[in-house]
Amino acid sequence: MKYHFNEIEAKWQKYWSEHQTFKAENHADKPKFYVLDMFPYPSGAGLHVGHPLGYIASDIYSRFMRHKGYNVLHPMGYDSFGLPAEQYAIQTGQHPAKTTEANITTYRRQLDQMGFSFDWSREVRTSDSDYYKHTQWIFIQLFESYYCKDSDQARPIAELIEVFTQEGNTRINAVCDEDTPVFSASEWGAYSDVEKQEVLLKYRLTYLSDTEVNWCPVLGTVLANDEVVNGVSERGGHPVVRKKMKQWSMRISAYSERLLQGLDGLDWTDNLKEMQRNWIGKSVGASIAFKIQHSAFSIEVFTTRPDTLFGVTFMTLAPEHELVAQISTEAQRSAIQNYIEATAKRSERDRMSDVKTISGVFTGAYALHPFTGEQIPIWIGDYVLAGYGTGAVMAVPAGDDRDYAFANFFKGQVGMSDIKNIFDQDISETAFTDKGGFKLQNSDFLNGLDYKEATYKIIAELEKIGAGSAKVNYRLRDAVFSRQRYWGEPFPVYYKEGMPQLIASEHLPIILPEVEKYLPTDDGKPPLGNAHTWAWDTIQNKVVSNELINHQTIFPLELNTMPGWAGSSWYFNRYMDAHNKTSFASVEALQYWKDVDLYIGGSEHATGHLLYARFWQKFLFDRGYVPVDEFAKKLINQGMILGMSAFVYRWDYESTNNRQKTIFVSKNKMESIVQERAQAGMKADNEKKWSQFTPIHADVSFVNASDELDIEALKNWRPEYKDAEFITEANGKFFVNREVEKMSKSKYNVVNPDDICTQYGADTLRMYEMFLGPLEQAKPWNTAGITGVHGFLKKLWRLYHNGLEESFFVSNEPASADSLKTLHKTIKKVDEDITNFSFNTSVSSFMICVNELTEQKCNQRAILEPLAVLLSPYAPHIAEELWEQLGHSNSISNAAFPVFDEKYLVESTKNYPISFNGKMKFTLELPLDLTQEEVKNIVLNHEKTQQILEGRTPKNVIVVPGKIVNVVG
RNA sequence: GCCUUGGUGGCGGAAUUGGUAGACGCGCUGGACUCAAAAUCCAGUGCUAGCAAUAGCGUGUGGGUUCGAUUCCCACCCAAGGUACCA
Repeated sequence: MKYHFNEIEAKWQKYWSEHQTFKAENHADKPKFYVLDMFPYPSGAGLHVGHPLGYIASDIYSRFMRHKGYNVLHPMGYDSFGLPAEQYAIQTGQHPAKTTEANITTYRRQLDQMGFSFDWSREVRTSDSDYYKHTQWIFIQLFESYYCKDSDQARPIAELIEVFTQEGNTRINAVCDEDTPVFSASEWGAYSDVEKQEVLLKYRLTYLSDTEVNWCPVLGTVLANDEVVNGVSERGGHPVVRKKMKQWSMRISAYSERLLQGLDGLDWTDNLKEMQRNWIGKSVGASIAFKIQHSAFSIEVFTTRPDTLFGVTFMTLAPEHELVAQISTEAQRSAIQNYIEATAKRSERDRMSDVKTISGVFTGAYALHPFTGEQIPIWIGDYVLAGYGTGAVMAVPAGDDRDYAFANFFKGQVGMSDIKNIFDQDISETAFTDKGGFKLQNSDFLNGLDYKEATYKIIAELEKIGAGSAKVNYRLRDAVFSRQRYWGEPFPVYYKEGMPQLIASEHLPIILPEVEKYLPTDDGKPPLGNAHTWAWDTIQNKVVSNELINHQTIFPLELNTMPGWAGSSWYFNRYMDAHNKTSFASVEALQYWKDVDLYIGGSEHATGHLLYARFWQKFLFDRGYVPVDEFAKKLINQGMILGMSAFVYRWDYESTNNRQKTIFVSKNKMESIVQERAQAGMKADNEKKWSQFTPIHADVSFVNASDELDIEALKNWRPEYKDAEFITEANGKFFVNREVEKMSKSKYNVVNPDDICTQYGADTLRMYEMFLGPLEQAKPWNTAGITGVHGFLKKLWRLYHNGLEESFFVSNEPASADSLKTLHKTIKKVDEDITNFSFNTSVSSFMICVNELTEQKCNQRAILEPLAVLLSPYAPHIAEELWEQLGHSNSISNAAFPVFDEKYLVESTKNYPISFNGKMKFTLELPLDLTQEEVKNIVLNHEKTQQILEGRTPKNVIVVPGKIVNVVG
């Protein structure tokens, strides 16, 4: 009986679907376990072999936990709002919803054929109004909240209004805009309605403000910093300019400290947590004001080393700093101006990559030291960034490498005084940057103090004279939440007298309107500006035609939409109760599932999605809508599967009769071609010989495992290659060059899982992807080894069928000790491996297990039945089929995982490696119950030992019981 | 520059708290079966020398600790990912 994987897989996929085998209930006697994958954006290209890597891992874990007796929630859905569908709509006019729907159909088919145990009854799509209704609802809650620093949580904005009415805002300790005015109760009362709304916006957790953004005129949209590369858009390479726009922002900065602290309790990888820490960028220090001599201005700096205040020898301002123009002296003005212009011309990337070059100009002005009154020259330099801190630093060369380098570079010039050593340490070569291991000197009242003592003291003294105070600075900025796009969630917002008004929750969802075209309007409004029915009727509470706008009862709606991360910042909660009509999930469901126990996804979301989602979860927690304030206990990042691009080298030249010819040259022939050309008297520029060949991506499907190209396939690929010549190797073969790159349609290196499923089956694909290497490691896709895994499954099948002779062949006789040992060894290993996410090594263990059992001619139920369960997380289809053949009528998916029993592995002897000076020379089988002394004697009296020692007496013999013997001497 | 991770055969990769380096798979070589191919099975396969027994070398490089180091420590080189000249 042959292993017909295609039939078996189709059969069980149908069974699982019909029996709803993986449907999770929101209550159970069993403990809960929630396994989540980062949901995909359904792109037009479909899934490639890289996508399933994480899904296979999470599926193995889910199935494993079901066998272990957990009530497992393992859902899947689609992050279905996004730019590609919109750009396709712009090009073709096809509605993004239609494109998205079609893509989802493909994704679903592909996911199904890989045998994932998803609970599809809980599927979510962020672009469904049933879903984004709740995204809009969360937005409303954010708008209706402020961040109270006293209780360190988000609270209803109504509380704030209450206090404003009673006593103004003088005693309010809340996160707000920097320009928030201070007012009394009577002033508040005197504010107009619009003024009140303006003040409240400065406190709301989502607020409207003028934000400097990266505006891309061609795309008609704002881009995130990481979507801008080198001053042009990442997509399409269109120019990007800085522009101020009214935008919705999320006050994520209010949560900086909690986002940072929360990381400690999470079982996420250290490097990912470190990335988030760096992104949040907390620095503790002090803010210090320096008066400028002969001027009313003062410069505020932020420093992490206030203890070094007496070591300040100059100050540096960012060239963009607003005071530069006002304080520069006449003599320095032109030099300053030149420097500012030169800096403006340098791109960000330039300034960043070129950290070694030191540059700066003296302004001619001086600041005054807050304690000594000494003159401190003020410089400008491009190493100081306008966007961080205050855009000004106090430079202490003794304690900072950059300041040290700067001071040395300009040593002796006007405005650069000598370095002052304030440490009892040598600074003749480099600055002393450690925050410890020193005592201060030359530092007035700080002399003799260490870092901690001095920091405490200086802040106290600064506060006394009103020149500074302790300050914590975060790098994390508020997140812009508006997008000038069509295919996103509409805001539940209309505008009255220019102020945003929120639509009450009971009228949600506000459905995305139809538009004729998906581009920005001619007057630069976002695509929703094209909608005709996009006004809010406050009487009827519904969306009505724009023509009815009267600014009395009917108002224009917001034209921006929400960004991609809106829908993905809370979807894990929706899965808990995906069909709830009244709220995003019921209290009971949220209480039951609480949080994600295991989250698997790519590390590229480290500082985007994973930070925003944590922020929303904390907010929802503060307002009592979710029971926990971190949504994912454990997170694993799967590595990227890379493609093996195939390059052919094209060589265009004009032949003697001036005809353009296209020639493709096999990989190893290029060198000799160049030489031939040289001999034939053609111009052969050795410097440039490789550049004469243009590398071209060939579709990887034209190339076999030995890098040999199917020439006919390439010729038929493009009309212009039809008549191309091919210079092959001596054996007539044509080889391509291989390079590892990211898998992408444009590189023609995408490998589709469909073909592999057809050729080898889903079980083979699942096991092979795991076998490729450690889950978290990036690795190139290479099908070369897939036959090994496929062969293993065939061998497994034969184990249950006595070769291919009989239909089924399992005996009820007791199993041999050897077989039991093999089985239990495997149980132990697989259990440990899954727990440690070391899936690649358990595939090896399965191979060893089946090899051994085959050797033992094992056919006992006592072995083969538990083995099927053991294997079922990895290769669920074949496991189900074998399980059925073993006589079970229920799915294997809830069978108990075999329990490891130590007794089968107990050994009475050990094959000891006998090493001499650490080098293993031979092995010796010895009983384990011998004493160390007995082992020593046996080894020393062994003939081989005598041989190796050649009569010498060993200095020492190390016996590690059960491990090794080492003879020294 | 800084942070993180990594560097082991022809290739993907194994190796518990320091204890037989190279598991498992691919590839390769030879053999069996077959008219032949596919499939399957058997044997071998780190490198160098040798018919062989065997010897020497060997986990990026150079040191160190240890009876013993892929594993621990120091210095350095290289690669990948992240990033912020962050005061």
